Amino acid sequence: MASIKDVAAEAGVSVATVSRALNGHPSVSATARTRVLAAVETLGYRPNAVARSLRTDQTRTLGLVISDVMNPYFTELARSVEEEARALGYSVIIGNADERPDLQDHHVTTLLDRRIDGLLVSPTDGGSPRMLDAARAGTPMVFVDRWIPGVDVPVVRSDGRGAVRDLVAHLHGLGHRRLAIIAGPAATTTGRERVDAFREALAAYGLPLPDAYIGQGDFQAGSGRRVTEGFLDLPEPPEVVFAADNLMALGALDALRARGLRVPEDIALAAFDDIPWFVHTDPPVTAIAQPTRDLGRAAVRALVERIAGRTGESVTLPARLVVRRSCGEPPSAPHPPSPSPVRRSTP
Amino acid sequence: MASIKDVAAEAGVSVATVSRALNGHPSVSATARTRVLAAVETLGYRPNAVARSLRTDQTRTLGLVISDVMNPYFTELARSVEEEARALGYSVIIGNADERPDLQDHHVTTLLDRRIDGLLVSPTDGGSPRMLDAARAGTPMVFVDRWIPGVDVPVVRSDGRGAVRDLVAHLHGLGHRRLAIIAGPAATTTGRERVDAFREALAAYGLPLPDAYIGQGDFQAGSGRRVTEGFLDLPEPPEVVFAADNLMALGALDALRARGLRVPEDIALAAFDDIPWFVHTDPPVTAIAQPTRDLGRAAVRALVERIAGRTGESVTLPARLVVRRSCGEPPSAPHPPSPSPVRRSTP
DNA sequence: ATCCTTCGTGTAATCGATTCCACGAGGAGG
DNA sequence: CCTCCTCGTGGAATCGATTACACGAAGGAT
Repeated sequence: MASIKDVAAEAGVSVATVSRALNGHPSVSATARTRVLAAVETLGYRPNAVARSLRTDQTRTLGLVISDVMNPYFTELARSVEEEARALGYSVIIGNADERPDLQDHHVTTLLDRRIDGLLVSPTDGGSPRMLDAARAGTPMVFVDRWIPGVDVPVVRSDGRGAVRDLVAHLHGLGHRRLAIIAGPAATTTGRERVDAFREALAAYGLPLPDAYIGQGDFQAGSGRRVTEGFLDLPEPPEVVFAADNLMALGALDALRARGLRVPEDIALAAFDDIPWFVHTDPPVTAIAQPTRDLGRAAVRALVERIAGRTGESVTLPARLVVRRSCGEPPSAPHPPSPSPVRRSTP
Repeated sequence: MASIKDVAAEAGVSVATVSRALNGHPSVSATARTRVLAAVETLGYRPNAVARSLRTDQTRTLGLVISDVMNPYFTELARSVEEEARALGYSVIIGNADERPDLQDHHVTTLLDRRIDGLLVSPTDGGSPRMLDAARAGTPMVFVDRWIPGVDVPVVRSDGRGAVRDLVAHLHGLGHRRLAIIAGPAATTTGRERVDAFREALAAYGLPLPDAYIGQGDFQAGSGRRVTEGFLDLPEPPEVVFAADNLMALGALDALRARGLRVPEDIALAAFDDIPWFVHTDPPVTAIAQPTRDLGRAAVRALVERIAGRTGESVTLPARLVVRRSCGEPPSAPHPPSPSPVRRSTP
């Protein structure tokens, strides 16, 4: 593969001139520039990004460590991150942690070794030493979706509180009183927050959230199935199951079907994270939709700000409720979110 | 960030010794080795992969240019590719072409500039000059899923012919005679092959595949919707719609629902590419499942063979039919694929 | 005692770019 | 006519690793 030296020889100039011509440096004569361009053309020369990175100490690459690519929510997030990054002249390397801290750590290490310019993380756990060190050492970094409390890194995420309140209002209006949740891992912020938001929203109606109605899941379909079976085996099973992500909702649907239960007649189902498939499941699933594209975009922008040495602010975007049929009576019209209940602060 | 020089200074040895100690070179004394290791520890040193790549001329990175990440089939493929690559000590950089030739070309160029060791491509079109040049120039390369005829590159893919025959047998047994297909882009091999396989299978039953029953899609949900609407507007609409991928099947389902049609009572639906969600759609969708994980694995292995300078053989794995309810009468049992019709060569 | 290996180590070249510094030519100003 | 800038250019250092080559010490064989 042709190097800059070959181009210099072909054009009859020095490598310095070639470099300058190719990088739009002002002080290159028109003749030199055209000869360089011609040489580049005939040799099919492409600059070696590795060598350039070594010299300039920047790779124009962003790392994205994601909890689980197979989750459509994260797939879409990854896609929007790549899109925005490309628009800004960056490439992105995606690392899939599969909800495993060891894999997450592996990817963080690999990305850091490659000297990426910045790191976007949706942490699976409290954060490995390697990640925490990198954050402290000043590696430009932004958390997306999930974050680690107590670490000085901007967070780009969506706030589901309002939407969860709307959901509970919807559920309550439909007459449901015994509501259960399949929670995400307690090590993740989203795992905890969604349970808290649910509990608060229930409290506004004087409804309890007994421990038996909090199932411990891990954001994977299998756990949704297991937890749902546990709920059904209770002396008094819930009337509604709210899954804290779409994969666990899929698992719940599996379990319900296996028991021959009808949704929503026998039991209602709702999910956090909306995906195109929820329109076509039997029945269509009521879900809380995050502004995924906007999250990805905002995260990249914040990270690039950080890389440029500026602040890079945290961003919180609201999620919204999408009512379908899995909780009861079909929505009368393409209606706005049901009127919120009386809002009062946590008791 | 600490460099090898800092480590050498800290350990009181030369950089050569540090490098040797870290790379397991035999002729390093035990004392030198322990001092180096200690220095690495106290400095938190990590070798700079960029510098190493420049010197050794290998990045231990694979490029994967995929047609569309949002398609669950490709997401799974990407995942298995990354898994196998990691097991073999490689990282992978994924480029999402979104079925757009220009984006595909962008990613191929970027990856080549980064001097990846090998390239895995599922081409969106006939191949840009850049890609064809790279192939000719000897860049280790392997096609996955789709390929470009006439280019000397191994292909790892799955053969759907048998499964399509099984599908048509199933459909014929159910009494369906007017079968239509939503095809993929003619520029892709999978786009063409699936139509051919379908036509051949129909021919075995003496059934025609009129042009009106071949809708031109682009592997995206929107086109599935449009083509299906076209089918329904025909004077004699088909009894079965077979979508050549899962996204177009989703679009077809949209269109069917919008018209208030029941599946399979009013019209039957089948899809190429199986995904977990098909179990839970209304009704569950009969689909042709590819051995996606195995494809990803085989592709990486073939590519690594090529990188090592060995041949790297093409691999073709069979797909299989998964019968659900979208074509009529629920399967009686978890039964094996229905007995094949008389096999005869194309008329 | 001398010579030849073997072993451990260091010096320096190298990969392909970018960029500081120096230098010569040519034009403007005195 | 001389001096001083400006402009375009080239030489060479540099980024952080790997590795060919040289070299001195130690040990074995004769």
